[in-house]
Amino acid sequence: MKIVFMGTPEFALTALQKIAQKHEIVCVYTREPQIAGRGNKLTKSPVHNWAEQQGYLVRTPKTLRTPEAQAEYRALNADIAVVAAYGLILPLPIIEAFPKGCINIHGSLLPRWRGAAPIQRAIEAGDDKSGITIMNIVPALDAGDMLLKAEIAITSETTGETLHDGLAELGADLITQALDNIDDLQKNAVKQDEKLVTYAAKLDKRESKIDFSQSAEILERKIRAFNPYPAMYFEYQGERIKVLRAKVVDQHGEIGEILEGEKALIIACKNKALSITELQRSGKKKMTIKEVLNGAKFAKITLL
RNA sequence: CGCGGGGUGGAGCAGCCCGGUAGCUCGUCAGGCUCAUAACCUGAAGGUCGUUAGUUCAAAUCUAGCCCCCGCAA
Repeated sequence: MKIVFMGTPEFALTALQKIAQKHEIVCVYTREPQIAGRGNKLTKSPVHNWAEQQGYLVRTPKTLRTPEAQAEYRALNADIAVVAAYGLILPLPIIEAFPKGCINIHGSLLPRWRGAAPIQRAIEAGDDKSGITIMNIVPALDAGDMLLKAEIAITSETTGETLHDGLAELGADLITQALDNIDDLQKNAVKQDEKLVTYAAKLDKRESKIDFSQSAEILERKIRAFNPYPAMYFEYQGERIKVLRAKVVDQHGEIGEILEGEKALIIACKNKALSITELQRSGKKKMTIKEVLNGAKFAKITLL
């Protein structure tokens, strides 16, 4: 099939690479290069870099609302469009441009976790499973009919990173399956049960500061969900320390109090306490707590 | 030229400001103690101190350039 692919981050790239093995990619749409990173350099998206290297036609329009952009899009005469974490709103003329429609790879088991950050929110909420849903794009946010679904388990070891990577692989598999059977799947498309809808709010850096007045269990999940990005952190003597992994331990103290700072790093929360097992100090790489404590100890102060 | 931290035996750090014997916590190896151990004791191996040039009698330490890693902001 002739496919237009629309996506931007790593998650989308995994799918694109898999699709490209079996189908003709007539054009890749991705977000325009952004000022980003150290040195504020103009940076192309992962999808952009790879697509360009493969010699695909790449387009980075600022918007798809203009008649020109839509005409240019329609002129590609593709069979179908595949969208994965693209980052632009698709107006109706775009959605309806090609005969087999416009389908999306979404990182949750819809209707649960519509929206921007389904992967992290599932872990944060304590869900025991996540997954991929292939669905039709409609003008409303992640509300289209569902074509195909697959689950993946969330365990006590699952982090935002591992789930993201797992879902990227799963999504790539599922989208190729969907493309193979697109006509049948469209006939049997399933509506989402509106009663079960939840929304995955965008990640906000302000929520990544650890609030020790929350319960240790909730914080432990947030730590896992936000690892590696945006990463939960606390301030210790003016330094920002990211917490990448922790476990709940049955110890108690004043909220934010460092109960142990030499043989382990244990900080009291609302109910129990968190034993930090992996962290990253500013300017340093990720380290296990053992590595950190080989070179430094924590004073038994109380964190805010 | 966005702001900032860092590169020292396998790991994490100190030493650098006030140049002159390479230190600490761990790991590894050997031996000892112990019913036993991630515990304890003894000993050992292992480092051209990121790189290049300069200053100096002498540079991990001072000066200049380069390479690499990371945090913040976007």
